[in-house]
Amino acid sequence: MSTREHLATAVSRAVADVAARDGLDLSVEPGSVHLERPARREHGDWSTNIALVTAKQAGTNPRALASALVDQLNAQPPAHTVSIEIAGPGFINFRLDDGWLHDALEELLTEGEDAFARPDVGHSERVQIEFISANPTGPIHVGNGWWGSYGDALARVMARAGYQVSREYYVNDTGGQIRTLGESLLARHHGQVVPEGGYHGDYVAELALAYDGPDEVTAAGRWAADRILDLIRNSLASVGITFDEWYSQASIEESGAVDETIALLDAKGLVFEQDGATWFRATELGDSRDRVLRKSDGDATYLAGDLAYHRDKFLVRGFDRVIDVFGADHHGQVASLMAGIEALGVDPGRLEVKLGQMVSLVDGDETVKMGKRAGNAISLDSLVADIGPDATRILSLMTSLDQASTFDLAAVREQSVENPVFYVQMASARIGGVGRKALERGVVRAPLSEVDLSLLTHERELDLIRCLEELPEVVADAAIDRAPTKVTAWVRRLATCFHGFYHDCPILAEDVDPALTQARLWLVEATRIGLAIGLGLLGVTAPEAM
RNA sequence: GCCCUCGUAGCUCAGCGGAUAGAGCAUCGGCCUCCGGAGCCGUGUGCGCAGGUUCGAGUCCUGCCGAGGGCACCA
Repeated sequence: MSTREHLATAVSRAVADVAARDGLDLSVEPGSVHLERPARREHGDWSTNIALVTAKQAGTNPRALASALVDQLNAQPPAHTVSIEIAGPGFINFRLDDGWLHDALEELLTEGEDAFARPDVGHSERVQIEFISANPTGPIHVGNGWWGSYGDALARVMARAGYQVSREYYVNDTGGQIRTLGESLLARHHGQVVPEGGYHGDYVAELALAYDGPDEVTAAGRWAADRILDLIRNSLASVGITFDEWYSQASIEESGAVDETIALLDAKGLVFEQDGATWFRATELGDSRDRVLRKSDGDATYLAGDLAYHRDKFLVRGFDRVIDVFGADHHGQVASLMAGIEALGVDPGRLEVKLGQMVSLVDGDETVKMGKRAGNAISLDSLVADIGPDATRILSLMTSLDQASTFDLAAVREQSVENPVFYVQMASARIGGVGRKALERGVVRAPLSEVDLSLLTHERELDLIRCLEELPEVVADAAIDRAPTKVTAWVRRLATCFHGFYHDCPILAEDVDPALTQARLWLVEATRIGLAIGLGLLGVTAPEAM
């Protein structure tokens, strides 16, 4: 059991005892009570706000309540307690001896890369994360890769935090864009000019050369879309983004699910005909206007397909929760989608829509906008060729999804210090270097049970352990908040702590006590494990040499 | 006009309702007989504005100002 859990148990017991003894109502709202590491070290190693949260309802003041709780805690102090103090408005601060850190390190090493930092906050909830879902009408651009990194890392984080995660790409392989793609392909194939509004890219010309199918627009469009989808798949795989499911919109339409979905809405009196089109009375459910489901030409709209698709996610495939990652330019869809699933009997709280803000890349003086319709949007492939897959991933996971941001490629490329991937990977390389040097000098790591970790008393060592000890909570928070950037921040903190340790604490030098060398080698191993887990969640490699 | 998202340091960005708001870059200045100096240490500035909720607000609510995006029988 971790120190955190020990403390939490002790606090709960003290609260129960005081509540019973004094007849106080000390019940709390879930999530309102925190047991956390104070921001300032002089406030101790751990702190809780429980007295602040419960004093009012108990009809007492926070400091008096804290005092009663501290007395109760002191009667049976948790392991490693040096002192328990009341501070500020009524925080209860725990000061512990360094042994709690040595315990934490041993626990990490015992659990290892696979078992450490697997907080079960998901309780096996089945979650589908849909992301990217770019139309297969052209190569994937940087914006898709950017938000794709978010979706992929979120999937990794949530999977580690105990969710059953399925990653899905919704393939829009039907409708007007595919017809347009087919027209463009056939035009090129016959050496004609690509029609107005068609796709002009070189990839269309290349595909046209290879095309040997029928002279029919939809068939040609589907054929081209399949080929382009392969390109997209490869581009995404190059930055470590993979999917469990590539779900075809055409398959939904052909299955009759769209008609069924419209019929379901109709049965609830939410459908009407006007101007030859079929409409969804979305305003009944909070949307700003009613929406067309079936156009007067008989085709289903994107919304109709999307509602059928989400009905499939929730009611056919039975996901407990669905997370859709869209670009901010699609936020206009959200209200209709929410209204639609609610009309279909799905609690809208089960659908989370994450909107990625626009991200701009600047290359020196040149601005490269990543918007979909910008003609100068650079492809994901060219960015990866430029700065590499690891830098692409970590840069895209440095900023939160809902923060519009700008990155300077020239800075990333020319001044490597601007690029955090070097800083973090150097820690990894140094760890590899320690291993190689140890081998060279014939130093072998002794079994953990024979090593005295309590020799680690240098402030740099303790800071490093403190950082490592946080990882399970970082993973939990990142999963709960749907914020993989928290893992990025942690990995950078860990690298900072490791570089500091490495700088001040020689591991293999001649004048280091062999027992201390052993303890430090295990601390290095713990750091390797932490980095491997953290970088793994981000989809960034942890090289042993650079 | 209506809707959504966002305004944090000179720049690029972090920040779970908690105690004195953090990093990197940039500025200036230290540290290489030492396991990778792509490193380490020091140096000072800030929550758009105004109210509200709260023991406590950068964080939640309202209004205003500013930026981006959206308001199709396109996807």
